[in-house]
Amino acid sequence: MEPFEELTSLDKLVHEPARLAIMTALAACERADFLYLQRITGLTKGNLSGHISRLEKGELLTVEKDFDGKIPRTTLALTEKGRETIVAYWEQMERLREAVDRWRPGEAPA
Amino acid sequence: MEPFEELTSLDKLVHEPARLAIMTALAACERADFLYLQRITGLTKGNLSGHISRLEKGELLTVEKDFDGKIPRTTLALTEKGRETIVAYWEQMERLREAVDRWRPGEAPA
DNA sequence: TGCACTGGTTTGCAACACAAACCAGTATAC
DNA sequence: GTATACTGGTTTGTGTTGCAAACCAGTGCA
Repeated sequence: MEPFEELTSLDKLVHEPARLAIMTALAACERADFLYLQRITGLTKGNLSGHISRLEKGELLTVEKDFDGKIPRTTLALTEKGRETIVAYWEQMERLREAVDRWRPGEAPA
Repeated sequence: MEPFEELTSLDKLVHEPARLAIMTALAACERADFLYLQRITGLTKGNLSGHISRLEKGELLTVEKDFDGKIPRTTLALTEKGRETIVAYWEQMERLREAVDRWRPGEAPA
């Protein structure tokens, strides 16, 4: 498959910028709470909440709600599948970048 | 700015997989006709046409319609701005990948 | 005079990203 | 004790988007 065709078929669940930021941050943090994640990604609460729901539905992360004394706290962490997915994503991007650099037209381009 | 915040603010016009493929292919080809581009990206005609329109509106590529004998042909090429944009995009991704690898939490993450 | 092919564009629709509005609970002020 | 404001999120509304199917104009050929 041409590298360009692989680009068009990137996993959109992970590729979307906000979710890419969330997944990547969680890969670096192991676990993080909702508000910390909001700070480092710069997303609004509503936006972050929505993306978390989508990632949870895709089984890429888990949501754990508990209390720190009396204040509620939501802690996020990648699932095993989530970790594999985000690692694979970055490896794929790196691989594609190199493949594209090496690529030469196979048939008359114009 | 945290690298994650930079991820959330990626330029969506370029980041979208189909357009990323188109731009990246054109960066490698200099110029290409519509159908060649369709083959190497695997996009449907309608889809490709739509994305080309958006990129043209964003002044990232030019559309040139001429005839090869009697058959019409549409030739695409990046503008100077387009070339700078796609090169910058891949550099930014590479830079972010490295930044994320080096990143350590600044405040209590959870 | 049909029929199929080339080279695309337009249309219609479901999915999505986003922020504003909302909500429940807690601490603080008066 | 009762407003007020903050914390920690979720739900709702809406404009935008990605996508493929349908469409269209011109050409070859039988």
